[in-house]
Amino acid sequence: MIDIKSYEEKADLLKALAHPVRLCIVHGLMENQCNVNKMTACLEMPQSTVSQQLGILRNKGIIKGRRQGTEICYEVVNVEVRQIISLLLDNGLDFNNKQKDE
Amino acid sequence: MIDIKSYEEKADLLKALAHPVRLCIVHGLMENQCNVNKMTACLEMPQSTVSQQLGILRNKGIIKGRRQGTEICYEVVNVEVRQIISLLLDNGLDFNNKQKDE
DNA sequence: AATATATATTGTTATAATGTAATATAGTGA
DNA sequence: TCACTATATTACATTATAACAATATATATT
Repeated sequence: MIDIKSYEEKADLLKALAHPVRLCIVHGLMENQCNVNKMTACLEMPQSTVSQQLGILRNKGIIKGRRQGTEICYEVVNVEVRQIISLLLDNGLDFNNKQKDE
Repeated sequence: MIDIKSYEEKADLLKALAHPVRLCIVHGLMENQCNVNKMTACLEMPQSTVSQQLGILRNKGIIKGRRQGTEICYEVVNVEVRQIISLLLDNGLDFNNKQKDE
């Protein structure tokens, strides 16, 4: 028989990525962006919407935020996700596929 | 400004994969399975449900079916998808990442 | 043509995801 | 403490997805 559990787990991860705004956020975070305000401005949508999408990514363990004074700085912490994103959006190259360690 | 179009396109592809049964079907098709009946038996769910999921994968250009008599033989035809699947489910190795050419 | 098998489509109902306004919380500085 | 900025959470209406039974279609066999 089939191990449906692991498929559920992976499908769940993909589901979190399977949204244009979330994909854009993750891609952006893999390059340079950092705080939510910039994303909001860049995406031209209400702050609550962006924050909600960040929440989804956070809950799935895809990104992690670190408070810096009043702002929160996000980064992508899931390796599989980094790989998928660079496979999908960076033309197959994967220069970003390592964790930041600061 | 951001090119939201390409994010929508990729998100759409991921959405099609972001479902345990569809993920399982695609993974299975990358290895050896072929016709819908076997999948149905293997997945232990109604034929119409499996067929519906196949329809979704077909519409997104992820799989393609070839009639062989009364059966239809499916294969994975999208390269990005093959890469994502093997990244996600085959422990990072990617021996299957080539098109069949028969 | 009649029947059987494999697959697809439709109709319906239940559940989940989306977007947004309104509101809440946490840190900063006067 | 009060106001200010950045971010999160809630509530809710709208739309999309899921699952499945019933039905339709396509090919094969007799």
